[in-house]
Formats: sequence, structure tokens, C-alpha cells
Amino acid sequence: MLMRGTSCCAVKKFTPTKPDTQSADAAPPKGNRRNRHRLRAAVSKEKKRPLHEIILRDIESHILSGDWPPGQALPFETELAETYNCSRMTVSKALNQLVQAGLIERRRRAGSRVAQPRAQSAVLAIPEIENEVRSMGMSYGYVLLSRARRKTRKADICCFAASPRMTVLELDCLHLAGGLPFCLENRLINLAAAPLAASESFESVAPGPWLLEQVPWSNARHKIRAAAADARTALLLQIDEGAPCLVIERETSSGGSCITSVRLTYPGVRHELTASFTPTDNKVS
Amino acid sequence: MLMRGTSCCAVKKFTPTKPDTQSADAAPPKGNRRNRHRLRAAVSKEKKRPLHEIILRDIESHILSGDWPPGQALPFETELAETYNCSRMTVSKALNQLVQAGLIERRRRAGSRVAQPRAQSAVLAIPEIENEVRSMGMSYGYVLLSRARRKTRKADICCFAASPRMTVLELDCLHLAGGLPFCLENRLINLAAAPLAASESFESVAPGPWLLEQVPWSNARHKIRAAAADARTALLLQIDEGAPCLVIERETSSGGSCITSVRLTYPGVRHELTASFTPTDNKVS
DNA sequence: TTTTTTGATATGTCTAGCCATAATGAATTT
DNA sequence: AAATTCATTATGGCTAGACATATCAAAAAA
Repeated sequence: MLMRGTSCCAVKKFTPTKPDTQSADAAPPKGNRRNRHRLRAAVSKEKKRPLHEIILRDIESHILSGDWPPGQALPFETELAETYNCSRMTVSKALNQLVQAGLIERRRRAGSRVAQPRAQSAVLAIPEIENEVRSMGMSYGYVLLSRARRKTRKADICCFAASPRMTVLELDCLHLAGGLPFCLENRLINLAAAPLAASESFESVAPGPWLLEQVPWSNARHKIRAAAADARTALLLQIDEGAPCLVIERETSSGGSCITSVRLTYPGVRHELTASFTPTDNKVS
Repeated sequence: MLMRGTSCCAVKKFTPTKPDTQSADAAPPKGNRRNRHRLRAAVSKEKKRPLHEIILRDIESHILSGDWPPGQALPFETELAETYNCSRMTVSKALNQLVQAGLIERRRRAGSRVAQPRAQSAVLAIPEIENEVRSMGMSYGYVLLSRARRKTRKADICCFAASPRMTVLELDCLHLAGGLPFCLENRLINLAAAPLAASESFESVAPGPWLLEQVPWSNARHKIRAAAADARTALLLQIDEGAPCLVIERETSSGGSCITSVRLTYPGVRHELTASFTPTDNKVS
């Protein structure tokens, strides 16, 4: 109310490099908008990208280059709106995405500032084994080693160990790549949560893909560690006993109750997990 | 243009459970808005949470519960706007957050639908080693083993190996927890990118924290694998030669040029990486 | 029959405002 | 001096539209 003139949007912004050709002072909103569009296209050669993304990338580059160090206060929304000649909402959209990416922090009266670097984090992709094998250009094979129904034990992977005894289906399977052992899978399925598993043989379909079809969605917890191959593992994976293996354990739960847990054992020499992380564009590759 | 009546916002929405008390047909926008606010507070007991988040959680629960299976088409934005008695933009915000979370997919003419479950992914937190040790309630120690300036070699971690020979600072250090070896660090620092490193002894400060202060921000690539300890590693970590180790390699680059690479070797038996992942609320714990 | 055109439509982007809310600092009261 | 009030201010949330654009399907043209 006080600052009517500069309130939400800069109604008129004179870019130094290219003065507005049509300087009709009280131009109707439509005409003004056209002008802005043309001006934007002329100034930033990138015609296709939406404005909020241009703003995001621009600010991101200021931060990534060290131009704006951690703790640095960003211009206010209204100022940025004027700078980019757009509405406050568009700026806000860009800034909120930067908050999500962890690059900036915002507080209501205090404004926005560049965040302090946090703990290193990474988005880790743990693909379906079949896809993983095929994407390496190798043939995929699957063998069911054992299938048994039993009660949970203390030694079981965490979520099953914690809860009182429940009936689970235990599967041991071997995934092959190019005819050679690729990964050993030890799987527990909560029969209370996925009763259909009891009538599935799992001889031709691996439990992972099967479960994906059954259980709607999931929250997952992973543990990754290195371990020495025991005698049985060594035999099955055709490696030496004591050889290092990469072990990935995953518990999948849905709404508090554990659905399944799995332990994947990869020969250490043959397998590698990769993860990449960029602040804004954090895609799982 | 055709569907004027139902275009953007449902101007009037009669909730079955609570018919609108003020049924002034052409109520001014302001009064109407007040009504909506009161109505919303009465219907959904959650007063504090913003509407777009309520919508997000609501749709999320439909998907997570399996009520809306993968491939299921969601109601259109306009329909949801009517359902929740809000504007299309608010619905759009919620839906776009669900896209970011990977729960739904949207296409322009086709509408929105529940996404097929993708490759398992997880947000992996790789903390600063000192914090990691201290958070376990153990004392932290740091020892610099060697410090040398040299040219890059073919055998160096990828990004350095790829580029033509450049001058790097190579550091070997040992991190201790409770007086025992915890992690072995092999670090390369690009002296062109971080020239100040040349005049830092790294005898009292580990290169990780030091670099965080120097380099503004970073994109990182990680590789995780299991490997057997070689003679030197075994000696330094006080484990047996050939014992399994968890090896984490990280390359940090900024704007295309590699800043630093690091190989962290943890004794397999003593260390575990954990990662958690929930579709929408994916926090690094 | 095949290709092209055309219209319909749902989302994508953006605007120019509105009011709410949290945080701050100054003025006022206790 | 301490506590309380109060105006200020920047972000948070939201609206009621507008136009843009991708895309699907049906009609028209080849």
C-alpha cells in the first residue's frame, strides 16, 4: 500500500542495453506484456526456457561460481522481479526451487541468503538387477536356489528382527550375467503384507520385479557395506572364500509395516555403485 | 474460451456435508473468499498446513495406499481445483511437487497419471568424517601421512586421468576414532583450481573441511565398491591384508573443471553406509 | 488408404494483485 | 531497565484470470 509504484511488478523497466522502443507511458497491460516478451527474447538469447528457470540458473551460477559466498544475502524478491522484469511469483518459484535444492535459505522478514554447504549427499540409483545386467550388454539369467516359509528370527534384517515373530517367505536366488554369477539375493517377504507370495513359485520371476507389481509403493532404507564372502557365498558366486563383496541391504516398508527385506551380495571386484549429485538438477542417472 | 463457467476456478462449490450458508449467487470476490477460508477450516481440521500441501499429502496417500495404482489417471487440474475448492494454480503446485518426487507423470494434453515404480533410488548422506566419528560418541583424531606435489597420471581417479597432465597436490591421511584407525584418505587437489592449497600444510586440518571453505560449491560423482585391503592399507588401518574394505571415491568438480578427488577406505567390518528414501519427503538423515 | 489439417483440451507459464504471517526494531509503558 | 505494544517489512500462500504449447483425435485432402 505504501510502495504502490514498485509494489509487485516493475511496470516499466528500462534495460540499459536496449531502451524500450514504444515508450507509451500508460500502455495497456496487453501491449506492455508483448513488449516484455520481445525484450526478454532479445536480451536473453535463450528463447525456449521458461523465465523461472532462467532465473534459477542465473542465481545458481552466482552461487556455484563463488560470486555469492555462503551467508551472502540475495536481493529481495521484489528487487529480483524488477531485475528480471517479471512478477514476484515467478521469482518466488525460482527461489523456492533453490531452497529445495539446498542452495539457499529463506526467512520471512530476514530475506534469502546463500546456505552453508551441508554434509555431502548423493542420489544413489539402485537399479533392477535385470536392467543393470542388460544395460551392460550381457545376457541375464535367474536361478531360484531355495524357497521356504518360516518364522522371523533375531538374526534377520532389522525390521523383521524387531517385530514379534511373523511368518515370512525366504528366498535365495542367483542372478547371472553372461552366464556367470552376478549377484546373490537373500529375500524375506512378509506373508501378512503380501499374501499372494505364498502361491508364487518364483522359479521364473525374480522376487524384486514381482513385488514391484504387488506392493503399491514403498519407503526404503538401505545399508551398504563391504564383507568377506563366506564359504557358501564364495561357492555360489564362484569367488574365493574371504573375497571382498559389496553388500546392499534394503528394507521396504509401507505405512509402518515391513513388506520385504533383501540382501544383495555382489562380488566386489565386479561391481560398483555410482551416485551423482548436483545441487539443483539432481537426477538419478 | 468455450468452457467459461468451469474455466479456472470453481466460483461456487457446494460441499455436500456443509451447504454454504450465504447463498448469495453473485457474491463479491472478497466475501466469497472469506467463505471459502472458513469452510476449508471447518472441513479439514488441519488449520495450519498450507492448502497445496494438504492436496499433496492427500494424493500421495491415495498412491501410497495402492488406491490409485500405477498408470491410473488422476483427476484433471480443474477437477481437483473444484474438489479442493481452490484455484488451479494451487493444485498445480501440489502436482508439480509430486512430479519432482517421481510419484506422478504429467503430459500436456494427456493429463496426469500415477508413475510406474522406477529404479530404486536413495538419497545417500556422506557426512564429514569428523562429524561421523563424533556423532558415534568417539574422540576424533587426524594424522597427515604424506604430502606431495606431482603431475597427474593415467592411474588417477577418472577426471584427473582424462584431462592432460596437470599439477596436483596429493595427500594421504588417516582419520582416527577413539584412537583407532577409522578411515584412510587419499586426496588429490587440482592446484590450478585451488592454488591456496599449495601453501597449506594440512597437518592440523583435514583437506575435506579445508576445501569446503575454499571452493564455493560443487557437483560430485561418487563410486562405491568393495575391495580387498592391500599391504599398506592393512597396515595403516590395522586390519589383515585382503580384508574387505568399503571404498568410496568422490570427484568434485565445479563448472567442468575438476577440483578434487578423494578415495576413502573404510574397514568393512567397522563401517556401514545408510541411505533412506521416501517418495515425497526425501530428507537426508 | 494415407497424409495433412484442424480443432479441442489439459497442462505450462505468467501476471497483478490480495491477505496472512513471522521477524525485527523502535516507541511506549511498566 | 525491562516488558509490551506497534508499525514495518519480506516472504508465504493464494486467486482469477491470460496466453502458450504440446498432443490427441477427428475431419479433410491427397
